[in-house]
Amino acid sequence: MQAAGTDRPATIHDIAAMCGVAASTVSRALSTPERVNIRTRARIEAAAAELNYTPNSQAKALSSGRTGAVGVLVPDITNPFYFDLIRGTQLQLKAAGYTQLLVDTEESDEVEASTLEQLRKSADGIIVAASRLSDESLLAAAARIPMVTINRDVAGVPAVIIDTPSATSQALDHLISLGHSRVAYIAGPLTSQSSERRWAALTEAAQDRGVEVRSLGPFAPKTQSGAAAADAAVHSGVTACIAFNDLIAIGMLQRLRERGIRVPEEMSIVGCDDIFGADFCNPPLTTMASPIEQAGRVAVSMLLAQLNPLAGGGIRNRSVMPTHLTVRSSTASARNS
Amino acid sequence: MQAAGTDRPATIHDIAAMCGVAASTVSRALSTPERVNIRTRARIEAAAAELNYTPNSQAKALSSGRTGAVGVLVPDITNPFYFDLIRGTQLQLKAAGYTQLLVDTEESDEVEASTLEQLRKSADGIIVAASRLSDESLLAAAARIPMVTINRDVAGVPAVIIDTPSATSQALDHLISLGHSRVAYIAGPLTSQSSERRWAALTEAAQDRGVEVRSLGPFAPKTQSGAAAADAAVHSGVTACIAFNDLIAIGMLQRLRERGIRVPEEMSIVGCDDIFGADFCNPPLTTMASPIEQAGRVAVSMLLAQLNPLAGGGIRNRSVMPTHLTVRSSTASARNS
DNA sequence: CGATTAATGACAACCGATTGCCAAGTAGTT
DNA sequence: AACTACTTGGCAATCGGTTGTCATTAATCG
Repeated sequence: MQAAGTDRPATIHDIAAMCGVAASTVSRALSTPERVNIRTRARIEAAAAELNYTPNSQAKALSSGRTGAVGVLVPDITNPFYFDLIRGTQLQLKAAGYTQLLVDTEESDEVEASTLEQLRKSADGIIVAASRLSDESLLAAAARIPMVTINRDVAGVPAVIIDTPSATSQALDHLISLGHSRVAYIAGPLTSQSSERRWAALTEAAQDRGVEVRSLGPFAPKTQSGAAAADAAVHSGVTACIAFNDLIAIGMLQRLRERGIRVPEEMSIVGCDDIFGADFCNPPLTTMASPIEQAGRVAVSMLLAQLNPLAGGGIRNRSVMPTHLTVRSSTASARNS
Repeated sequence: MQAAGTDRPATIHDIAAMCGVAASTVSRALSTPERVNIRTRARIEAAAAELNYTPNSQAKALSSGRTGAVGVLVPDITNPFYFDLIRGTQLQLKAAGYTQLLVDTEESDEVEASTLEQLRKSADGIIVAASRLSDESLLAAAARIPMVTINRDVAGVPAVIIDTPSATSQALDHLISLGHSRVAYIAGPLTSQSSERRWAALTEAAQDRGVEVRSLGPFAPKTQSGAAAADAAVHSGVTACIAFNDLIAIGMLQRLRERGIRVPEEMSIVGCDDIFGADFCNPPLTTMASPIEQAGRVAVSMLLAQLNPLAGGGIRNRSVMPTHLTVRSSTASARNS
């Protein structure tokens, strides 16, 4: 049964007319119930239910200054790494009554910057994954709107860091224990801080252990780049590779298979992120597994803590997510040569 | 160099004050340029540029009734099938100056219905992929807000249909040509119209060709369901399976490997959608490839045609995307038994 | 050169909510 | 009974735009 009347969504004015009170009373009854007589409130709530009232979020945003939306920026929606991240943010945001505005910044700093500017008015806060912006730009943006970054460490900007660097040295130890002594790091984009941090951790660990590592690349974080990466690795004479991420690693697997180079017998491959597909590619990929969905949730929690400072605990401005090595079948003993 | 002044975003009033004109003139200069003196317009545009003005989308939405946003509803964000779809809609929407509101309806008709109701005020139109709602609910919703469905055929609601049914009979022919005569269809969710339509196409084709097909399931469209599906298929004695989608098919591959049943020698598997991963799983999956990203773009075009009826061509209310079989290594001749 | 018409821009109402302010009403206190 | 203190709810301004109405000015034409 629908109430008779127009098809247009009900407003507080409709409710007010129905109950014979002022619109402001309706607004109060719904947002600050304790400031309105309990019987009046009951009448208003009944009328609201009957009219199937839902507040107009635009109007609410305009008058209150809060939009109830949070922007989530990722460099590439089709990268499976972000699947779980997005799901994590989506679930947590919905639970808190926020709407997620998802934007693909196409790995471009310009798109990212203009999106940031636009979102400044239409979102209450922003979560930026794997930002391609400079530290200065990011810091400036964070000063204008509450922000949490993921995998981007800039002083003064709250961040969730997935601790792949420490897993990187685990991966190196794993390879060393298998007898490898010449290892390549397949680098990601130059603008990626994650790639930089991993390489730094790797060179340091290599020095400690007395093995040789070299960096190849940079390569775009896509499976298609895997072919070039594989060729470069073979040419460089290493027996094992640690790839910037699973996409590249999977691409390498495909290329090596095409070239008849057996994995792991002739070349060991370690990926990063444990994305969808890492467990069923051929061979299944040894990789550094990250709690990605959880990272998304934590980022949302940190952002909401900024938005509603009253509610409970203090603001954490840095959260490090542990990462561990998951060994599958793409790594094995170095061949005797 | 930033203009001196407050940190608050500039409004048309700031521009008006700067140029010594009324706010409405500024509004007209920016939205109906031909109704304003060209010199005044130039001054206003210069001022807007200098103040780094961006219109407040909330205010715009409130007064004009248009939000500039389009809702995109998918049942499961982490299903790779939707990533290409989402990318297609995102690109096309951005090109047209719209914002995408992405919502994961969690395969739930209730979440879908309430999202639809909420979006009615905060979006100009909606794209619903693989709806779980009843025909009636969908039709009622479409009467309230411009809508395009994807893979859901309801009279009166514009739709983009990915023509997997016809590919299904191609797949059956492929299997028949390999000598298979006992084939199972691994069904998707009961509420999925796609699954229903594929099964209908399959039974019809089977009858024409005089082979036996049976339906197993329903199974949830996730890799985890593949184990149960694989066991059911083995138990039923078929030599080939056509799966509802690639996720299930990949899950089956994994399970069959665990059980030591060789694919394709002992069991042939055909997937559907050609998602990320179908080409590098083990063995690479024979599957029905769909132009998913294109489907997303087409859906957006159809929706925009509804929103702006003036611009050019008439409104198509149904668009069928062709699909074809991509043969890889998960299908082969039936073993002699 | 005067009149008709079109171009231009200012004013103000409006979209649907929030919120500060104040008046009316109620209860409790002495 | 008078007074204070608190509760309740209405009025009106406000957010930042859009848009209808109308007066003014400029251009075109006879």
